[in-house]
Amino acid sequence: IQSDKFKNSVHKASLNILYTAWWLKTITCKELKEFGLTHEQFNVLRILRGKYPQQMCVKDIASRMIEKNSNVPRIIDRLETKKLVKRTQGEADGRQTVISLTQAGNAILDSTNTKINKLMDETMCLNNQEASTLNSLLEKVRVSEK
Amino acid sequence: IQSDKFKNSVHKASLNILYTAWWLKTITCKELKEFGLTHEQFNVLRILRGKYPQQMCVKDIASRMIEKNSNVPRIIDRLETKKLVKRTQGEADGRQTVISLTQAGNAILDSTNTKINKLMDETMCLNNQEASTLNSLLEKVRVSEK
DNA sequence: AACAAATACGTGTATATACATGTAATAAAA
DNA sequence: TTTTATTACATGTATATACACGTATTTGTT
Repeated sequence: IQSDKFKNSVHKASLNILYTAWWLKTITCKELKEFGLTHEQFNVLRILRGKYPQQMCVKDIASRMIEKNSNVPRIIDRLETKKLVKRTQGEADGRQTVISLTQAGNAILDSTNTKINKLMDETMCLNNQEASTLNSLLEKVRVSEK
Repeated sequence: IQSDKFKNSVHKASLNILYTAWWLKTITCKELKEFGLTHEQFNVLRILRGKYPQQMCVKDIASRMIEKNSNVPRIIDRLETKKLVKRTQGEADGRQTVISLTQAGNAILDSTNTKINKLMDETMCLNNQEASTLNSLLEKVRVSEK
């Protein structure tokens, strides 16, 4: 990213956001690897945890994914194979598939979550003030969203 | 991203960066689609343009990609199929594959580049001051890089 | 009640990422 | 000079993204 001659700092910012996101994803994936999880699998587990012990259907999970085009059923396939989540046919609505964390899923989340949170705290050298500024600037970038 | 209760604004910032990057990528891809280009294909073309008419080898291109794990040979495969770039065996170093933009590649870059730059200017409502602040905050996020 | 539309998932395809490995060419060392 | 290590690229695999489409269930309308 140490390239130069950007037409202006706004164009540079867009590349900077993309590159920083890639970098954050990469260091996170490195930590997750020892648990055999991908970034998106971790993301789904974390979303499930947010509602635990309440269950969620696929649609609910999908709406909370960072990358909105994620193919949630397929990610759940891998998690189910590893027995970290369980699929159940919805009772109220037969079209829904209800996903619930297994004991193993909960256990792996305990270890990974603290590890990732610690990584973020140690890596991102921002105080709360700076982080807030960053957040509002990013929201300004997406001001035309939807 | 209108979720709440982040442990602190630093954790929120990391999700915010990931989400904003996804969003920028998505709106860009939408524009590129009418040209039959993916984000990464466009990225390679733009990197080639930066040196044009000088040629670049695969390694040089790879080192400038935003996502450093991009499989550049494979992306060049697609671009070559569309006759937007040409592969030549390196002369000085026989291991190198030298990539050069074709006329068609240059032409498609003319249209796409202006279109994407315009999109960025219209979409990202930041003045230069704000963009600079954003850039330095993002660089601070990556302060531990390498 | 019967039909039409919408919804929730699942599946399929092309491309990309992340990473391991293979191959040919070059450079370095014995 | 022969061997060894390194470099530059290509290829292979598992997973993910982006998107189209199929199927079953539910809801809304007539």
